[in-house]
Amino acid sequence: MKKENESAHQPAMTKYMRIYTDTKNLILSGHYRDGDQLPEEAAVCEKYGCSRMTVKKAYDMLVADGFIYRKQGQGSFVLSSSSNRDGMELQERELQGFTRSNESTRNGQVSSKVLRFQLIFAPEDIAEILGIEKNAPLYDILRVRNVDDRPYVIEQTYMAPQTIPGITLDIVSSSIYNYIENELGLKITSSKKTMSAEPSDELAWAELGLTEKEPVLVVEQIAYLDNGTPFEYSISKHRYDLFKFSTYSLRR
Amino acid sequence: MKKENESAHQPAMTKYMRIYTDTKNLILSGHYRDGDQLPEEAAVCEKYGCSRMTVKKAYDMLVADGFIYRKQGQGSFVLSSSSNRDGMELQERELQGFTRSNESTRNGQVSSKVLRFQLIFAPEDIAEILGIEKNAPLYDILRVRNVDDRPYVIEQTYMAPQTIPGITLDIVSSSIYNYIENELGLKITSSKKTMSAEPSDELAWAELGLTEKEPVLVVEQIAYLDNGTPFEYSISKHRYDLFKFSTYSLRR
DNA sequence: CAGTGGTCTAGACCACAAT
DNA sequence: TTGTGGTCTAGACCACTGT
Repeated sequence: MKKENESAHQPAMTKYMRIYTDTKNLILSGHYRDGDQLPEEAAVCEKYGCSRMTVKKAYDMLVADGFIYRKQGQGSFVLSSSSNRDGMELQERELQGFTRSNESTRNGQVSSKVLRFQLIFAPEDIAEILGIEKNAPLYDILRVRNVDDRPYVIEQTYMAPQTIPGITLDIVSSSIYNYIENELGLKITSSKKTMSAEPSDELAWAELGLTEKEPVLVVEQIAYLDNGTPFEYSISKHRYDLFKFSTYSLRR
Repeated sequence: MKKENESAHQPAMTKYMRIYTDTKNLILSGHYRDGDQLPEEAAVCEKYGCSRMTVKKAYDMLVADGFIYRKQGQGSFVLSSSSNRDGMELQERELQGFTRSNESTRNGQVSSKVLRFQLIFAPEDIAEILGIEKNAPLYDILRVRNVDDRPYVIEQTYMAPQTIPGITLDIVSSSIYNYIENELGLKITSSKKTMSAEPSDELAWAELGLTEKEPVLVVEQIAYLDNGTPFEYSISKHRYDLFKFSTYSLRR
């Protein structure tokens, strides 16, 4: 028996999370527009019945996410093109930070075609990345991912059975992440990604329908569980015309 | 007369910044290694003579930067491949978040070749991005950037004179960012970037020495001042073999 | 149980901007 | 001087982990 909060499936939101999501929604819905000043900290304290530190935490998260900026002595303001995010999302498929790498961003039905699923002896470089012994068993998975039956990425994935046990062809054909989170109950918390461009190779010509002159966008990823274990090393080659990657970054 | 801190040019570091940089340096120097547990909050409070909230802020910044992870009931630990960052930096040129987009990452001498520098009437789409009127004056700058006289990126930059006045050919030939920050005294604080791959075009063949089969990595950027003003819209086409972009992202 | 982080308070004092 | 955010305290209580 678990103790549940009133609201159906919400995981017992903290105060700062409530302030964060409320404010974010007000920005996204256009209630606050580009350049608008947000309520000052004191007013938000009042409204939510909390201390300044709590409001500050919520607002600081909005700063980190690129929704607002703050200036000492002046106030907190909506950052340009936060309300009309569409401007940056004209493209078909976009991946922001981590948020929904393994979901369909829009409507599309995602499916997979498994080109290879086998166990191999871990080569040294991958073993080091995943923190396992050289020559330890390693899943070697090669898939083509489709959205609405249109191929858009070739994904080479390596995972260690000692970290993620029990992977089957069924799982590989649908969603590994779903299996990890829902069946194994593990938490995926972060990832390091490196993006680059490359000429397409024969596999991309065959599977993605590209020509010699058309490139792929390569995303190399190391993904981590909440206990710090790197559980996945993957190299994805995306159709150049169907994929963009967006980030927001702050200077410190 | 300004009040200065003891240490030469340091801008009066806060306590959490001191803890953050100290700890980060201990990780980078290998004093703390992958998986090592960091001192618990109470111990750090003791050492620095500060409260828990201050330590927490410093540690939370390390989490956001991908150096450590923390687990309730267990402790704070160095995230894999934080100490040996070289693993991810084998490539020639890398751009992390914002940190040093306009510096030489390694040794290289950076120079510019200006292909075009003129004023134009702002087209509607760019005007909207930069928050200016349609047909307002706009700098139109096209440059090739070299590292050690080797071209690696073609950069198309748009800025509004009403935001960044007084740009000259001299400035464009060296560093616009340097002019903005040091001459105009403005602060550049954040940027939104979108990365994609594209086949190279004639300009890239001529200026970057690429062939038809070789792509470019395209980075579209909107950069902001500390008052929230978007001051730059740029499209950079990088040699695919000399440029990678790395990010770390957390799930929330 | 003890060890550890996570959230939160109710202030204090400082820094910066606008008036 | 007033309005605003930035830093910091010295606690409190809670949640989770492992013994």
